[in-house]
Amino acid sequence: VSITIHDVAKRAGVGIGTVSSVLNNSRPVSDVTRQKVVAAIAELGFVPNPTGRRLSQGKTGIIAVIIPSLSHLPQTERLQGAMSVIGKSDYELSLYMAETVSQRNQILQTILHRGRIDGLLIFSSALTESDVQRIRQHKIPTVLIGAYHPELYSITLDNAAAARTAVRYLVDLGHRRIAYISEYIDESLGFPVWHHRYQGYCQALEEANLLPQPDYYCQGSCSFEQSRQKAMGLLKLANPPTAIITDSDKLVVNILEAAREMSLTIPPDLSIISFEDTELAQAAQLTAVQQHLFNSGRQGIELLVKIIGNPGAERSPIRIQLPIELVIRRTTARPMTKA
Amino acid sequence: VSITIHDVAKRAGVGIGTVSSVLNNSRPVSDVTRQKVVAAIAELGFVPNPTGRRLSQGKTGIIAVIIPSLSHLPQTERLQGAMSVIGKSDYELSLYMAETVSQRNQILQTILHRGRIDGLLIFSSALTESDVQRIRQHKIPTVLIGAYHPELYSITLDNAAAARTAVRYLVDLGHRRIAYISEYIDESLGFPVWHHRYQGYCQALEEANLLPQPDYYCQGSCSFEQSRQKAMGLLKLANPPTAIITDSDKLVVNILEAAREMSLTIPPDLSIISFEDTELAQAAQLTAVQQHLFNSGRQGIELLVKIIGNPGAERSPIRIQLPIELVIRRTTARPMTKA
DNA sequence: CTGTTAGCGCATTCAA
DNA sequence: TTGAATGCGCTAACAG
Repeated sequence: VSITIHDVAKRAGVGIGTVSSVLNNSRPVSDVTRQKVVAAIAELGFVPNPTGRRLSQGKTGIIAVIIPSLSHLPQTERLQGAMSVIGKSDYELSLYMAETVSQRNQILQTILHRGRIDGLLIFSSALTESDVQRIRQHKIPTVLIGAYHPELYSITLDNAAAARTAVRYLVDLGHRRIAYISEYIDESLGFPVWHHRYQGYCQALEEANLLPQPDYYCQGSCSFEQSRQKAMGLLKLANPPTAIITDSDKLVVNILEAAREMSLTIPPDLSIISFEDTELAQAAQLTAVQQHLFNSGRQGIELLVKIIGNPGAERSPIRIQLPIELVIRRTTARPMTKA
Repeated sequence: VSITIHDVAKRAGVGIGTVSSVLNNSRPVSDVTRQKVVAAIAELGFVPNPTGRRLSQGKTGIIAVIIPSLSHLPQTERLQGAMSVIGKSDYELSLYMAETVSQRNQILQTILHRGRIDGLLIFSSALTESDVQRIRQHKIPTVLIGAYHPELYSITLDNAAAARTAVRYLVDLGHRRIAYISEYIDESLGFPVWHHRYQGYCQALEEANLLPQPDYYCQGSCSFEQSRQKAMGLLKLANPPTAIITDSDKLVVNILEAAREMSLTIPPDLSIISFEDTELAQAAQLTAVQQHLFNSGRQGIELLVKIIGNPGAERSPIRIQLPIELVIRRTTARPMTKA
């Protein structure tokens, strides 16, 4: 039913090899013949069949993306970035979700074993050594986003720098008592981003000659109740913080809640900065750290496609560190002067 | 590099046709030869190359999913359901996002024209007639989820029934003043689910001999401020509702907020039911309408695969209506007796 | 029951 | 610069 290069060749009065050459610029073609071929393609509305192409080239044209969660906004934003490039390329994007380490292992094993993919993009997941070995054995071009391994290409975010920037901004505003509520730390799957942020937080405090106070750091799940209580605990300290930095925008919403219950106005009674600049952060006008998530997804695919087209590239993986910036909105201000 | 049926055939001492037969059960094979083939496959760790298979069958092995948004939890839940089946099948899932009608048009056009897909799954999107015509022209097996068109297969949710159930439950509890805050209605892309819900709401009220009061119905965006104000307006009426039904869990959270500001306890001062039973609803213990979203995605793929395998099926599309049920949690109770 | 052969649509090599 | 022939891995039709 569908029309093939043979039809085009016949129509243009040339051989199929020539049509293919025109299609791929794989060898010189005289202008006259090229015109004829182009015309024939247009007249027939010919579209090359990717399956044939793939078979002949021994490729699948499929890029697999492994994502830890679909209900986490930052991840889906990143995914949208990836999709935006894939749509224009010759690749299809095949999606896999791995919520746990064992799921990830299984997916990785299946995917690699079946050999149906040309490339692999992994989001925010700290791979085990055996995972990495498997990937390298199969020689599948791979890019990590939001995670790092010396033997693989990666696109990372400088979380420590982000934390430093946030703290410095608060210090410059005059804050001295700065707390950090981090998300519950499940290192099993994730890359230790929280650890890096905590380091940056401590470092910036020290630079400002402030001591990181154990009381001012806590971690908890982002459930409504849990995080609200953490915040309440912080705000009820004898010497409560005047500013709080926090991992996720959900956390912020719950902190806002806790503050309201205590009749604090935000700001100036309390300043808040989130590490997630999502839709929610924009809607609630939160000062937040912009991580260029969409962009990281886009660049991930671009890099991957480049690697796929450049065999042997696996041997010298590159790490791209993406910039991070603070978006100042309405949840930060100078602290209240002591009453 | 990779191993093929020829290798298996040689190893088992049979012809490739026999290997293929064993692989696909496409024709009878004696037990002895089957054993030999199976053994050879295992020893060699052979996995059939899907590209070869597809080329030979003239299929692509790809199912495209068009989703209106990736930041909307109900949609991603549905997507997860779809992915759960796809992983076990021979198909790959290719994802496309269409946030507007024009985007959807473009995607549809591109996708159909390229002819790289075997099937199409469309989430919560009211297609235009020209969209439907295009789909039927290309004869691409298609399933709609959360939307309906007489000429296409569809899996729908009975939103009117859901609304009736919710209202009846409230009426049985003793509520007489029941309001409905709906999401901002953008009919351009979506299926008129809100309309159906509104109808169900009115119908159930009438069955209970209650008049739908215009004051008790409003719609607004789910932005924090907007929806909070809508709720406040409702609660400040001379004769405020004792129960509110609402479209999304985000809306509920904002209503809770408004209620708290007015020092209302939920319940019993106010009862609330949401039409979205998401993670958030579970965390906040909301009484909600369970829509089996995951399940709808799963069934969508299953149905689509069935249609693909059954040529000519497009001519008599079937509509599957999924059940909906009320999950009773902690935001509903008998209304306060008049003070 | 089973081996052999002929394509599927394309890229590519080999001749011309 | 170009046409024709070969093969990618597989399924299906054909011939035993």
